[in-house]
Amino acid sequence: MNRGPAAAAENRAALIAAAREIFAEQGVDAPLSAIAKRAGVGQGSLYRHFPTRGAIAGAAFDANVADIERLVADGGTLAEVLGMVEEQATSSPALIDVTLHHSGEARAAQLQERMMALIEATLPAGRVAGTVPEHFTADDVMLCVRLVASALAESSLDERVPLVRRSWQLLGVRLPDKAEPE
Amino acid sequence: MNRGPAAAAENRAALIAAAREIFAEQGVDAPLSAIAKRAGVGQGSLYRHFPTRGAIAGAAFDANVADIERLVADGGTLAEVLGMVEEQATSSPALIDVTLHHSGEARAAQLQERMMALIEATLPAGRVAGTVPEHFTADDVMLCVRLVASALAESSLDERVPLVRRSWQLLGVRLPDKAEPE
Amino acid sequence: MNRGPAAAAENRAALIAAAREIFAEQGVDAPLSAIAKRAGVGQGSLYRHFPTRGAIAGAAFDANVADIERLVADGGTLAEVLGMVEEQATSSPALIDVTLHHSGEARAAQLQERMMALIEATLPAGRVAGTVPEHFTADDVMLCVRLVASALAESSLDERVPLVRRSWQLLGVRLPDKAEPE
Amino acid sequence: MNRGPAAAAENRAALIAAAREIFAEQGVDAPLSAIAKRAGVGQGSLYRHFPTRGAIAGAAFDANVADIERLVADGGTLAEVLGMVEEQATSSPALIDVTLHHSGEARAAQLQERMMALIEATLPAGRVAGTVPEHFTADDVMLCVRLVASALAESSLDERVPLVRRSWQLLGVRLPDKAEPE
DNA sequence: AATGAATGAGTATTCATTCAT
DNA sequence: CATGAATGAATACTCATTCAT
Repeated sequence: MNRGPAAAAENRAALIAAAREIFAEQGVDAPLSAIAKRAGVGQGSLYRHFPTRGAIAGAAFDANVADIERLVADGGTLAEVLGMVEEQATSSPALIDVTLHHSGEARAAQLQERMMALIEATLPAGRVAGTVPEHFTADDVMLCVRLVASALAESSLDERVPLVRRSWQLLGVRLPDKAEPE
Repeated sequence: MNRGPAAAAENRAALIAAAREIFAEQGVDAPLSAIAKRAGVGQGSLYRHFPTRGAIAGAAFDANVADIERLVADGGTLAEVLGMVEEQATSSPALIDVTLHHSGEARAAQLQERMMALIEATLPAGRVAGTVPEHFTADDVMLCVRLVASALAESSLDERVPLVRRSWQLLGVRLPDKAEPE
Repeated sequence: MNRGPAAAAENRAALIAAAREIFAEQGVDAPLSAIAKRAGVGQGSLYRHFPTRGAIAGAAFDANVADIERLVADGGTLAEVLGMVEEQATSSPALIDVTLHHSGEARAAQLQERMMALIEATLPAGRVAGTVPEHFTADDVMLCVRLVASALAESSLDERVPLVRRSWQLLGVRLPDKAEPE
Repeated sequence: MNRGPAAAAENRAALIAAAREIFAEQGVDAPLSAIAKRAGVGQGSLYRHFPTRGAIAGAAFDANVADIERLVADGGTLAEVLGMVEEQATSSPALIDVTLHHSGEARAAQLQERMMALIEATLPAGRVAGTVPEHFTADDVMLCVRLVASALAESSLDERVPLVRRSWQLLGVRLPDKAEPE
């Protein structure tokens, strides 16, 4: 990374990617310096781009949401959306924690809204497909997501699969098995 | 009561009480020194009684479970058990985190077993009363508890009441309203 | 250990034995509490008997010297005396450190005098036997002891044997091989 | 010179200088904070430069060896080398301890090798000059150094001069008197 | 006289944040 | 703008010493 505005954008991206990795690997309390080092960037640059822990966490989470947005833009179904959330929550449970605990209300609210939009976009077809019961509102689906994601965040590695499977059942959500549908 | 074995027991109790407060107020990462100070004992005594953060957290959580055990021993219903869990999770969400993340597997497993016993004891009557659906197993109830408790732990203060209310609904759990029965 | 003056003597002995073990195992900076625990005695008792670290260290070293005194009383030769010193220094190098650094001048001087007496007692025969050169004074022998003991104290485990062997050579001291003479 | 890479080198040097002083004054167990304070840098900087006690001790000892290397490079004799060792050991006996006990094997071995090289470089002329007996190997000289240095490290201030003088004699080493040769 | 819990000062260590270059 | 060293407050943890029982 050298100088100039082009480099600035590159650094930003590198930092976000690094943050996703580091938070996944080391958890909520990972030292910010680890992120800078992983990104191959000075401490100062991390601070310039993201003045608080919440800011970098939010940006990392942002990338998660963006992934789902891309999925939906490509025609993904509600089931696939929920599946991806599940995957994200499983592989990096800390991210939820960091984002919720450190990014300001505003930021959290904004991320939540984007998720809501995605749910709303896929919900009608999802109802028809039987992914969720007919009477579920978007808020309900969002709540399901939160319940499952939070539980995943606090579960040990080996109990995650059964936990998530049964949780969906109790909540009336029907996802196809993990085995990629042919 | 400053020295001697009599004081030891008192100090232990004071430390546990302090830990419950401090973890509730300051969260998972509260400085252990704060617990010692709140309990009115020296740092060394905290370490003598509870050599690790997990140990004191486990003991504090223990007290939570003990409260529920007392409730059940006094004839509490499943609905009341769930209500108390909800209350504990709301007032001290951090405790779940600390216990899960710091007390060893063994400890966590043992606490979980005690909860299971309480659920099993109250489940039959709970089914009859309509607190939970007929087909719910004790494992299912336990899972409901975990889902709600985890979500509470990661929610902001003002969204907790609606969150928990709707969660129970989605999970098919029916609790009486919080308003104390006249 | 119960009470009364008989117990007091027992405790004292147990503490000294424990100190020899602990200093040997854990080195100079071993926590005094470890000695009390090993001796099966309360912290307070350790303090009653030995008010300072130097006091307990001195007493432990005392036991070392006493062992040699017993050896000489039983007709031990200078070579045997030096061999026992070597053995003590090898198995518990820390003791020298602790004693020298913590016991007061007076104590150290007194221990040194007792060693001198032992050397003087065995020196004449030692000269004849060729253990040390004819012209060695007791002071010289004492110095040899100090040189070798100090070096042992600061050597790593596996270099001790060659170190001590060659040291004696350079110093003109001739000890029989370790293999017990039949 | 407060920040930047230029200051880094200065700070490093200041830390090493401070460490030499502090270890000399306060011994092996001197608080690392004292070194930082003496060097006029923050605690963090000490840790950045030297992550362990052994690292800073090794660096300090390193400086000792470097002094001798400079001496040899300037044509110093074996006698002068031994004299400088004696001086270093006398003025800062702790350094030997710290280095041996805390710097890893590798480090210690490397320092020892450098000393060996210096001895080997000056030994032939030293033999001719009568500083050491003809038959002494470099290993022998090294051993003499260790014996004397260790003993100095564990001697009280006022016995050092006679101790070291007589030690050299017993070991067959002949150094000129301390009085600077005109 | 013995016990062992309580104390709290002392030290190591980490890391968010700043800032000279 | 980027860098990465410097900072120092915050925290964990240990252990010598005291003292009520």
